[in-house]
Amino acid sequence: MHSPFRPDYNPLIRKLESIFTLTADERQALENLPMQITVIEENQDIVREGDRPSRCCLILSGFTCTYKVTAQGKRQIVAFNIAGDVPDLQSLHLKILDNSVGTISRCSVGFITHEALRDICTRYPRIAAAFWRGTLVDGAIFREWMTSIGQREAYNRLAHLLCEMLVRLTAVGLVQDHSCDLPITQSELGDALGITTVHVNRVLQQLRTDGLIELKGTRLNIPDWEKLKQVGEFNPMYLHLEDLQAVA
Amino acid sequence: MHSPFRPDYNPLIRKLESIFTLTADERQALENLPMQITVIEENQDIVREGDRPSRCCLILSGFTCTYKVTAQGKRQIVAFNIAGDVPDLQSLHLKILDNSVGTISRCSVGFITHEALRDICTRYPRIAAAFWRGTLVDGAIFREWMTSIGQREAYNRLAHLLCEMLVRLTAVGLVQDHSCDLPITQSELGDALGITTVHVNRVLQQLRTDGLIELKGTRLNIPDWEKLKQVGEFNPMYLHLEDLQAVA
DNA sequence: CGAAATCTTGAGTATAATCAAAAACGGTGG
DNA sequence: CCACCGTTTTTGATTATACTCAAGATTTCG
Repeated sequence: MHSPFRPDYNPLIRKLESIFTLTADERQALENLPMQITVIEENQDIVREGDRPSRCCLILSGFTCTYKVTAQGKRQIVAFNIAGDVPDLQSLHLKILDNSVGTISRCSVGFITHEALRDICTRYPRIAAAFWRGTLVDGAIFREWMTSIGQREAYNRLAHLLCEMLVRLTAVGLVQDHSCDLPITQSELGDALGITTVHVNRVLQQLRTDGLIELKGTRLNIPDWEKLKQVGEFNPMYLHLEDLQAVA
Repeated sequence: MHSPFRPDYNPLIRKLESIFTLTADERQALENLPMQITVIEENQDIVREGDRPSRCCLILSGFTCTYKVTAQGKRQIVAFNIAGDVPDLQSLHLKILDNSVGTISRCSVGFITHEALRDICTRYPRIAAAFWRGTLVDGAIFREWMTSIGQREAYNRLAHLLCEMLVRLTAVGLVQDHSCDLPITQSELGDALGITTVHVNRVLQQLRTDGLIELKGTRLNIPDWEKLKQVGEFNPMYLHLEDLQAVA
């Protein structure tokens, strides 16, 4: 579908194209967006709470998480970030970061200066609107997670999270035959769901014995997507994907 | 401080003025922003999940909440909205609403068409940026709530929420002498905190006997602000208020 | 192969849920 | 002003989901 001559196709452009058709000018501006590309090993912080960044990070490959740590030292993962995400885009308008972003797996990350982002937003209002839209979708995902953590039991909560990851990974082309790479440890799942590692383990086993998932190492397979969606009470509407039927 | 000749001072203008100094033009445009003002009784939905609104609502007075309902019929309140908030501003960029907004108390609400909002955003980029910023702060509050629900125990969680409400109400001038009107029922607090009404009641009593709060009817008083902040592990940084020392 | 990280299992405990009902409150109307 | 109604708050007893602590098994990777 995308040009086979661009193996390192910029996932940001892909994401914007899923929202609206880019003009040649817009596309050119995005391709010329200066970006410092870096590989970061797993379990490294990219930015930390309290930072005053002068650039944003675009995830090109790998998994990162957005998290906060309470005064008591407990970690809440508030988002998993995948290719095409800009987890700290908010720093463009909010000086001080109120959360950290760290890698879960080895990642390729592109750093884009605020200056370059402001420039492209000024010159291309539709791109600015798409960025704004992206942060609003992030907010929608936060609301859904909050609902899951506050109101669903661990079993359904975990099913819901797996549904979401599968749909989002599908949208960026990282799912084949209901299977994907999911390099997230049970400890990280626990920090995202607000339950302990031990409990994640028990609930995962229940999902496995119920035939809803197969998870070995970092490989996730979904043998019964309909059932998983049902258990997770999953309605992908909140992801605000334009091309929903293609992924869910 | 504000002109005594404008008793119904628009809280949106007040909010934007707390972020940056409005030019005469910007101020004029905001004052001329066409707005249909309506009074809505308590416990009424303003917008519902699934709606495709063509306008946004600005809370002029009273309390509303943003909420979602799970397939099992459980409600998660993901935000309390007060004067100056535009709880459905996201509908400007996301066609379908993924949450409902309902009144908690009787409210005065101003409806502003998307058209009018788009127009003012196009003509005044700083106002557009301020709106974007506002939705980003909402996201920051979602993250903090998620952290609270996922990682803090009910006692600290409730203290944290009360701290946040007090600071936000202070920022819009609704707190005097550590006291404010808080017309939120224990049932609503429970739906926001992810605990049952019964448990809210027991935890509230603990906070009372510990001398951290006084809450009778809709009147909240904070006799020991420092202690409440400590128990709630409250750091107002995530609210991204420009004038923090004035309120916290 | 060996060390570190991750996953798994078990037993006992605690925070919070559930169920049920009584008390208090707020507003209304006679 | 008081009786009455629905709502909200409070209390008690029991139960359950999930936590803690601890240790063993498995996997990963150098």
